[in-house]
Amino acid sequence: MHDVRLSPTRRRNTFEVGQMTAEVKPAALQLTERQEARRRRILHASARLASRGGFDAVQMREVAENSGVALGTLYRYFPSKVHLLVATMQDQLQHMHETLRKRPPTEEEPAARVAQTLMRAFRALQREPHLADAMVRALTFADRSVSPEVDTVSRLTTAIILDAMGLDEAPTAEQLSAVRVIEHTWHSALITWLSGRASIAQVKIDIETVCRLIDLTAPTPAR
Amino acid sequence: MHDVRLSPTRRRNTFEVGQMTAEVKPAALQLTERQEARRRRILHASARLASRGGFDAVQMREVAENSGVALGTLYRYFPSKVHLLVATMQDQLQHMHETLRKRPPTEEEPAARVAQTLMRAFRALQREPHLADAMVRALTFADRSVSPEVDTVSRLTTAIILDAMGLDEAPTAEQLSAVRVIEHTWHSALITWLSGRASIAQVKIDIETVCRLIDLTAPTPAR
DNA sequence: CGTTTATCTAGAACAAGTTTCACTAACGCA
DNA sequence: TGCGTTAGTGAAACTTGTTCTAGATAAACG
Repeated sequence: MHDVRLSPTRRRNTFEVGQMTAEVKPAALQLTERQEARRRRILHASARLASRGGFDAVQMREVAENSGVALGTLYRYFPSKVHLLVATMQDQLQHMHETLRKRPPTEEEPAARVAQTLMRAFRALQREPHLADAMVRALTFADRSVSPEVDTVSRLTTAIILDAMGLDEAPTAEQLSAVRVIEHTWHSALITWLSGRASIAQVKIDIETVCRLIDLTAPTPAR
Repeated sequence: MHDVRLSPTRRRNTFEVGQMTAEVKPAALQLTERQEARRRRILHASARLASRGGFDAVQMREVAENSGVALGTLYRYFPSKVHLLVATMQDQLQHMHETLRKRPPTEEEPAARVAQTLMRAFRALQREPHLADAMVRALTFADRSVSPEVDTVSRLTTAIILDAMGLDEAPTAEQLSAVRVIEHTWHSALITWLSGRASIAQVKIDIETVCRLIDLTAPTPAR
């Protein structure tokens, strides 16, 4: 009788990443092996369809079919298309973060390091523009019901940027604000690029421009 | 036989604002009076429904009904829900621009002036959070087919910010880039606020932070 | 005016996200 | 191992954006 879905409430995904201090795996509320595999198949199918034709190409029936799962099951794992795509983004970001860790930016100044890192990420997205489209559109279209998941993505992004800054000490409040603004610019610039309203060069300029905020908020002005 | 819609191609709205150097009215490709009235009724219904329940509450059938127009006609005027909402936003922005013009910011420094103006706009949006939700979500969800319309909104926003800066001369390329970044931050910060992931205070801080870029790019450093 | 053509209307039809239901399979546990 | 519970399946139903069609109106034009 209890139809306690995997997720507590309708439209509220369970696969919380929880705290998130840095790497942390999905950790999904103890799933059996088969369930973990299902979840993985679903995310894989989602990413594959997305890289074909972007947001519209990710059709729930097809995701279900391609991952060998019933439609109802898909919805039990991801209570909406947006949830699914945001989770897909979490997944991709995790990869990206690990990759970036292995080859940290070469620049000296924090601002330049962040800009370099974001441009690297941007080039990665350029290789899969459709996938980028699906993920970013889902992210910005997400409503309150997806807040926890979107927040996780945001924390991951913040972690990537803070990593790139290569700080010795904990960031100041001012720096955190600058990082938030950089994230805003990053998302919004991506959107203008994806919808063909800004060129790659323009995105580059905007990223470099916003990164100057980091110099502005350096904790040790007499560096 | 010719089914030349009001809009040239499917999903490409005709009601171009054209050049847009500042105020310019919709100018809509010569519409008869009745048509202009219809268009206005539609936009009105759209805004009304939006301010009730946001993006989801704007249902095309209801918009059609509430504005006394057939569904097919609605689609002839606005080839998609997103087109409709973006047009609604154009409309609202126009009002906003005029209002702001009448009471220009009181601050001295350009950065402070822009921040003040944006906070004013933000307070206006807070009075109609659902409407804000509908418009902003539509704006960021818009795909390439809506580019021209979204671009118009962007130009309007840019005009508002440049106005607020109160420059004596034409803006430099650097300043324009800063303005773009401010716009990015503005949109993205709004989204985080609308989806409950950031407080009003946080949005304020982010806006103030990003506005510091204006000082940074002042054309006359020895002011 | 009368005719030709472009708009509008009403309503059915279609597409894809989401929900529901009746049933079966897998799991957890005593 | 057997049983009660939770998860998964398949298929239909429902919702809302979008498209299509046939006929009624209004505009344009001679």
